[in-house]
Amino acid sequence: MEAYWKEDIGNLSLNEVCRRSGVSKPGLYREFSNEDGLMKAVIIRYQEQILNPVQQMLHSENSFRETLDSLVSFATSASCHHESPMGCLFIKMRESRSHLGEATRSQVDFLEEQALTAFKKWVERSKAKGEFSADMSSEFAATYIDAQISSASSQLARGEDPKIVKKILSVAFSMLG
Amino acid sequence: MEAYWKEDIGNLSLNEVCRRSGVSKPGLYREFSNEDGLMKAVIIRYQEQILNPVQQMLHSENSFRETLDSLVSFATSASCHHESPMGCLFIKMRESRSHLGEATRSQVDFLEEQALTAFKKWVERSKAKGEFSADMSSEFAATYIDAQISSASSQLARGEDPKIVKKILSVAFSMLG
DNA sequence: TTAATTAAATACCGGATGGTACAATAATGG
DNA sequence: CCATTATTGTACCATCCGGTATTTAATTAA
Repeated sequence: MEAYWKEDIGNLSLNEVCRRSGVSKPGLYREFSNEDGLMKAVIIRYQEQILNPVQQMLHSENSFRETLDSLVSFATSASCHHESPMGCLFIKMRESRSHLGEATRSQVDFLEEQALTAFKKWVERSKAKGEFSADMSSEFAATYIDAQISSASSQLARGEDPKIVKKILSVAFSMLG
Repeated sequence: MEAYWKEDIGNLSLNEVCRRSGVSKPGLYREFSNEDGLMKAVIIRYQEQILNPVQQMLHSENSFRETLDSLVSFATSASCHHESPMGCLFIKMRESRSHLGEATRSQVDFLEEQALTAFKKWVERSKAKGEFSADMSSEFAATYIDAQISSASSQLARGEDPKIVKKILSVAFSMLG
């Protein structure tokens, strides 16, 4: 997971994964069947460890602005948990669909749907509380938020200064609440 | 150029380029020396055909908002010129730095610098004319605009509906002028 | 018409890839 | 203590990669 996270996905071979993890190739195949199986297992693990906690943030009792700030901070500080990898593995996978296998791709698609509906419901609840003032459909707001977070992740992965990325997100979200 | 434009760059082999263009591999090597030379030639051609006209837009006499609208329309309608490829080849290359050779990479870096300073000067002139009201440095504004345009290009390349991408850009730029 | 020169394509190179057969090792049961 | 079973890693496969040597075809010169 860490390897796929910090390396360009299309440039990380199975051989290299084995080399780094100290696992033999047949061992890897016994466990995951093939490259697609490995990647699917990786994205599922990433979901459990990283994505689900974020989703839970969206269900907190805090105000829309507070939650949004948490989201922005999380997205731009990203992986203080593990040491170095920057950006979001899920978004990296989404950006390099063509390098993914069948199973991994459909898992990524599933996660994308899930994220969009989570954003949408969050916006809907915030609207009901009167904390979301922008004049746009909840559906579009979800798409907009997703687009901005994705963009931020790409920039981080490309090596941009997190401070600047955070400032960009702040501006992009300034008209929402 | 078209092949690199519409395909994932890291997934398009030299052999495939030869296959599609009907050119033999030694012929290609005689003309471009190696893959890096081909890609550099491609990005230079793209700059001449596509990027330079955009840069010129930034020097028009129109108002900031008008120019911004042109920019957004161009970025989201993209390549009505040629039939299908979506998104910006330059941005695709920037996003897959690790797949580029030395010469291509430095050419892409050069283009990025050039784009940022062009945006910055445009914002400065607009500020002088009183058409740019947002409270931010011209440098940051340039970074912000670049980030949004890049994001839009990625979304288009990923197959998003251009209408929605355009709407996202409109919202993201709504607080600038 | 034939010889010399230039162009282009076939066929090949070493290396890396995703994926596997098989031999060697470790763990078990009697 | 040995025979059987399960596990592991070495060595290998076909395929494709970027890049090139060599042969074939086309052009020119005489």
